[in-house]
Amino acid sequence: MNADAPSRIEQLCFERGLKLTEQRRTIARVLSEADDHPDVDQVYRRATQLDPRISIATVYRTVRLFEEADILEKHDFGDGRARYEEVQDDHHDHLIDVKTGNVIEFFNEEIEALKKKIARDLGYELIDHRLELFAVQIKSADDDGAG
Amino acid sequence: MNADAPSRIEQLCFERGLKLTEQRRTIARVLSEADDHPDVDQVYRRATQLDPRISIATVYRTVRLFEEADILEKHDFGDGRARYEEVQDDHHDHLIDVKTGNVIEFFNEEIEALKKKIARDLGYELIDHRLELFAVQIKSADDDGAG
DNA sequence: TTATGTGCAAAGAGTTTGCCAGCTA
DNA sequence: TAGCTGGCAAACTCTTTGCACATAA
Repeated sequence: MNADAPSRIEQLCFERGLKLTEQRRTIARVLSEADDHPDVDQVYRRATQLDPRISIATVYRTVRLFEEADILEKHDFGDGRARYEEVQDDHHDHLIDVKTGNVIEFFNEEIEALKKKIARDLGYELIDHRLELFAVQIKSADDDGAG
Repeated sequence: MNADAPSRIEQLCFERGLKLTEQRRTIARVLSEADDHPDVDQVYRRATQLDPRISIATVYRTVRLFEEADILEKHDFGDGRARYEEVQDDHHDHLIDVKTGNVIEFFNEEIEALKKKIARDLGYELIDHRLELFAVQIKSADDDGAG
């Protein structure tokens, strides 16, 4: 991870005209570097490791700001707290490994088309949707419960 | 609604060997009669109308008990509180009308098959899943925003 | 310089729980 | 009767917010 180059989220803040404070820069960096779906507390802990002068309130305020600026996507995987990930060009759904908590992203064209069709058949226009699969790994020769 | 005949949930409690107190009986009845997806507060209000001697804590404890006994299904439609419905034989997903909050149940064989296939292709066995469509009604000649 | 952002701690919403009285089986 | 259950209020978790001070642009 390059500590000097502006993260992608920092660039997006620029484009959206958001004031870039030290705290926001740090939080942006943390989120840009995350390849998981951290909750607020995880973001807070990662951010304070880089700069202890960040409060949990700021993390809450910043993720909300980023979410409203279409920089972050908020998820709810059913564990009672919000999880965040950087908005990506490609839409995807999630499969949650119920044993490890790992989250696998996937995309399936057929299912996307079906969602729209189902809504239309019910007389609705699809605005948003959520598909989460909760599953366990099928036992095989090489098992790794990696994070 | 028949005030004397035991509700379906009461019967299930019997089968599962759950002690049937007055409170549980009332809550069971409320839930059996609900054709929506009430949250705890709604269950509480409906129950206390039938019997004021029921506390919110008991409602929380009872819905959890029922959920663990596979009598109730817990849902999260993204509004921050848990919603409950009686477990039914047929699985279904939900379409949430984002304007009215109405919840429409639907079932689609294709999508069910696809969910399983996607999980299997990723090396997982599907345990549970959640599909929610958030949508708005398509404008047509006869509009009714009924609840 | 000045609107905006931040830290802190308190407040809020939803949910859980400890303790003792009360009720079911 | 014995042990589980329920009421009450306090506690807990996650999230938001008021206020005074700090800071980016």
